[in-house]
Amino acid sequence: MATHSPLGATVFTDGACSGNPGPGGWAAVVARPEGRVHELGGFAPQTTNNRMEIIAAIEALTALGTDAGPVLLWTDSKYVLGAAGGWIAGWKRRGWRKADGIPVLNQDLWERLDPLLSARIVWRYVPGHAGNLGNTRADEIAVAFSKGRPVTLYDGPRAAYPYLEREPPTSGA
Amino acid sequence: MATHSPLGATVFTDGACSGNPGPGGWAAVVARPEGRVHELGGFAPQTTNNRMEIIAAIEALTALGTDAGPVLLWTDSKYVLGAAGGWIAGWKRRGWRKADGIPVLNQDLWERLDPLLSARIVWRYVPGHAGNLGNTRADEIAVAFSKGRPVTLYDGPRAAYPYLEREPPTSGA
RNA sequence: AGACACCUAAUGUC
DNA sequence: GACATTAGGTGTCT
Repeated sequence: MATHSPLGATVFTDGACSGNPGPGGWAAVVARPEGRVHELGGFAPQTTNNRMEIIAAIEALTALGTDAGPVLLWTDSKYVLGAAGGWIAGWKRRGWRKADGIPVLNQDLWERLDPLLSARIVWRYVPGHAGNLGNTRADEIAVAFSKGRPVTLYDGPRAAYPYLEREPPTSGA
Repeated sequence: MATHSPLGATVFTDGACSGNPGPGGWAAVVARPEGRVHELGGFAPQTTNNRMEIIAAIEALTALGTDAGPVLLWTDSKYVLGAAGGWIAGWKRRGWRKADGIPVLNQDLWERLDPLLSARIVWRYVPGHAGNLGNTRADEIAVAFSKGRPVTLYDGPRAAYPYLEREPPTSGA
């Protein structure tokens, strides 16, 4: 299965956090079906790795817009994947409590992600640090933001973008 | 209150189970009043965490012998603690049924533990994974057995044994 | 409803 | 080698 769907958008997201908790960064590589790619990123002075992973997904989907076509979103966070894949629905049913009755963490972010969810988004796992180009590039941007290092965010034609040619090594659940 | 009684034996027991149910291990650190310490451990290919916790206590008390002096037995299992502390007596009275009438589980093990019980044994709770040395060492041995990893079981003088000097951080019910 | 224990998985770091 | 961020579950009793 290809890294991107020719009829929809392809997205790679990642989060980073020096120290965890500590200063964090998030990143998204967004390839639109019209043939343009742009990279997004951001910083938070005090956060957690998981919050950065969630924000990366929120920002990517927000940038694409709710009325966009199909989206193939790759992340290495089983936390985000599980939430999007059904946990959020269960948490809402239980009043934002986990299975053990303790309140879910990061509810504020899940309530921002929830209205962005839809069947047109296909959520896919990509293993971190396994050589996948899109994930590696997103990691690079997120880490740069988390450390206050400069990064140049690409915004241009897909034909000239070097991080979307290969497939992820695996695509487990 | 000290981790050991100078006039009796001190024991730390623990159980582990990869997967739960799955392959399990049990362990006991037995410090005899004569000044020797020996470590015990064992494996079961398919079991539960609670069965391993019970077996650890059975094996420790069996090794000490029924005619030994006072025993201070530390465990992190409220299940074992409750059973030894009176549940077994109630179950026997009710024909090995719980309060709701459903048969008690692990009856085979409780019937092995029952004849080892006596007033000379003081059962004490030690919280798991809270830094207590004896509990941590028992955990290490039990996990090693459960995963088939090699462990060297100590058998020697107490003066040279490094896992019995400090007190448990708490000793609630 | 409560309690203790045993895990499973991914990521982020040091 | 260690720890933190987060979720899912089973084993068992009161």
